Amino acid sequence: MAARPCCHTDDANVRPSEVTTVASVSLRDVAARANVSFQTVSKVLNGKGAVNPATRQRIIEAAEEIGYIPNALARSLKSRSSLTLGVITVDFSNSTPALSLVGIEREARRHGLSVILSSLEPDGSDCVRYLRVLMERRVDGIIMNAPATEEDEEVGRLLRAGPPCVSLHDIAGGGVPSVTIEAENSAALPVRHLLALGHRRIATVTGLQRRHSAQQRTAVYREVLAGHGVPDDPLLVEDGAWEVEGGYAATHRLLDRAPDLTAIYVQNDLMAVGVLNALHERGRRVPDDCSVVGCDDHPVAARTIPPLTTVRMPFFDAGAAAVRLLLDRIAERSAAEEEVLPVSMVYRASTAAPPAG
Amino acid sequence: MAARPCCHTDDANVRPSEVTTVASVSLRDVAARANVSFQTVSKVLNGKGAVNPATRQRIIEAAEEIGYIPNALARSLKSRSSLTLGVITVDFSNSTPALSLVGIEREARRHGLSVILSSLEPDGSDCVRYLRVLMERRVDGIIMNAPATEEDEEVGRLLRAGPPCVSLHDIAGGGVPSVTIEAENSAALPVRHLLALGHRRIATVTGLQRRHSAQQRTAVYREVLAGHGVPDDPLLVEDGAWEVEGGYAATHRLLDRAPDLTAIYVQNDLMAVGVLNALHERGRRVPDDCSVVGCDDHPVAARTIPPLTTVRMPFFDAGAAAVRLLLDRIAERSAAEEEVLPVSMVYRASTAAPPAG
DNA sequence: GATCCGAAGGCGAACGTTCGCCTATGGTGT
DNA sequence: ACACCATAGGCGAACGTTCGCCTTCGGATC
Repeated sequence: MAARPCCHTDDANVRPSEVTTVASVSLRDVAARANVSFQTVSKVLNGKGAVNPATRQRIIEAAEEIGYIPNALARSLKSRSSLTLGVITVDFSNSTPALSLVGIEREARRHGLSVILSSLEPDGSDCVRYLRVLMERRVDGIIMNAPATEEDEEVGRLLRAGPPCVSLHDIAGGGVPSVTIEAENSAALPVRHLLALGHRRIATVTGLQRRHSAQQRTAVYREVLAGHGVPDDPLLVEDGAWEVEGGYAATHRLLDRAPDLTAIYVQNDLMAVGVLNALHERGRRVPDDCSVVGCDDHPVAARTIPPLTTVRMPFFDAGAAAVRLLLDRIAERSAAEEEVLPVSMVYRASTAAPPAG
Repeated sequence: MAARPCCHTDDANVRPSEVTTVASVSLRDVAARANVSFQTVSKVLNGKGAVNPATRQRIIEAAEEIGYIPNALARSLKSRSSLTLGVITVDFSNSTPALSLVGIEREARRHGLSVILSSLEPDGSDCVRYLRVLMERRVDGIIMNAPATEEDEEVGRLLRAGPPCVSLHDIAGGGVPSVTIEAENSAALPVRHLLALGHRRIATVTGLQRRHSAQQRTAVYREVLAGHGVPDDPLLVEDGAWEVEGGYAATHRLLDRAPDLTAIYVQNDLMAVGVLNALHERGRRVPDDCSVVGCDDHPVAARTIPPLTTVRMPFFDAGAAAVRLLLDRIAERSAAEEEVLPVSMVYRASTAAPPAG
């Protein structure tokens, strides 16, 4: 072992003049240059152990000169911690999940962690595969934001058995800590607002109805109406699938079936853009003839025509909070099981009392 | 070395009953269980070398039973390839960079690569630090989508010296292959469209003027107008900083200064939402009194009031193409230096001939 | 002048792989 | 009966770290 043929310095000599190429320079190369053992270089570069200031200086210079860059792979292998978080997220080309993702990334970064990103197909079918990849990469924790997998038992099992995880949505079988945004109020506040304005024929354009979050909002919508003595009317509920075009089409269907509606609670702002457009096409003025409330407070909502009354959802904060909770869980075995972030109404110009007639 | 105290099997015995815990099970553990050397397990699990079918079966079962998950860290360390791409991107809470990011992630995934995500502060000041992290993690390549760093010489230097890189924007000092979206046409097409409709007083709401892409679009806007004999008028150019509110404010300023304008070329759709709102507030009907053209073809553009004529930009494709180019570059030293993706007009209801008066 | 001590730094082992090479073994061809 | 060969599987080394322990040495203490 003593007389290692030292291919390292050989390699170094072979390298073309001054290309500063991709250079796989290791501790050993630095050590050779500074005439110390590579372990001493490690000590210096990590600030551990006592080293003579002169030697230290020499080592630091040597490292600099040959462009040493520590190998995080090797470090992680030894230290059994990759300083990496895995994130599995729904397609984030829409701003809602993108905001959470930005929140996650920022907070992770702030704690010195890198993020490995996996975005799923719409049906979430590839989740198990990506989870596996994350586990192979020995991520220190996982953040889930993939409502499409909320029914998948296999995913639930893996998450309970695998590395620490925090989820932004429901996990089949439970047992995974979560950070969520007040579900109840995200439907109750807007519906109550409409009721308070005097509306009784209130429709809703829902998100994908097979998602818990959409079902829940619709259920709350019904409860609140019932609580105010407004009878349930299935004609007033249409699926907009979270998309602009879905909101547009749903509104046309609603107006065909229930022309007497005076308000629409739209389960996200993106759909609300389609809703406003459809109402405009049908000659219904907003808010004079029909009020509209959205949900999310998408940047666009402030400047739709008219500007949209909506529910502010702290997506960014949810992402950041999830990372904090995850880190707590990694550190101590105790730590909160659940965190719920509050929502708030943003009143703009798309709501008013129903028409007098 | 022969009589390794085999802490592995010890560990295994010590483990609580059947928790299937985070389990750092290694090749050695599988080997012990199947009564072979760990290298043979490696052979089987990688499908290399000749192994007796019976043994093979035994090994596979053993691996299954104790829940073996290969350690990608160790594998990468040995194989000198991490199967990872680093992505440095501008804040992607807006859908434009998010789309590219999705494209990158999808394509990387398709080739079996993971993506490490780094999103920058708006000023891009942390780019060098993140680049360093990516290099420490020994990513196989880097994709840049961070226009904020386009002037940063240090970033340029690192990218030329570091692992293979493909950029979606300009890099200071050049020398980095890029995938871009036709810059010229993204301004020329909409302006020519407006000219063809008969407009002469055409304003533009620009993106952040310190960005090349915005400067370039504004330059093209000027050239095309000049080419049609329309004199340059600085009163008709306002900065909207890529944001909804910026577009809104810029439009008010434009209308104050140049009330005779009859069309606005808005350098992205998000700002166009603000522009439409401001025009509406000022009582200018679109397109009767004023035409508006956007850029990007954001999903919302199809249902603004009125639906927005815009330029379709293939952001998703650009991300995917960048990954493909990067992989080509990693594989062979040759490969394209530059790829430019075409744009196309999407005609909707926000443009018409200028008012007769 | 023997003892002790702290500072400096070397050494071996380990993290979990992959890979090339070596060695048994049993079967085939002459 | 001999060489030959393919098959099966073991072994050592290496990837680049970190960590604990050991040795060496010079100086202060009694």
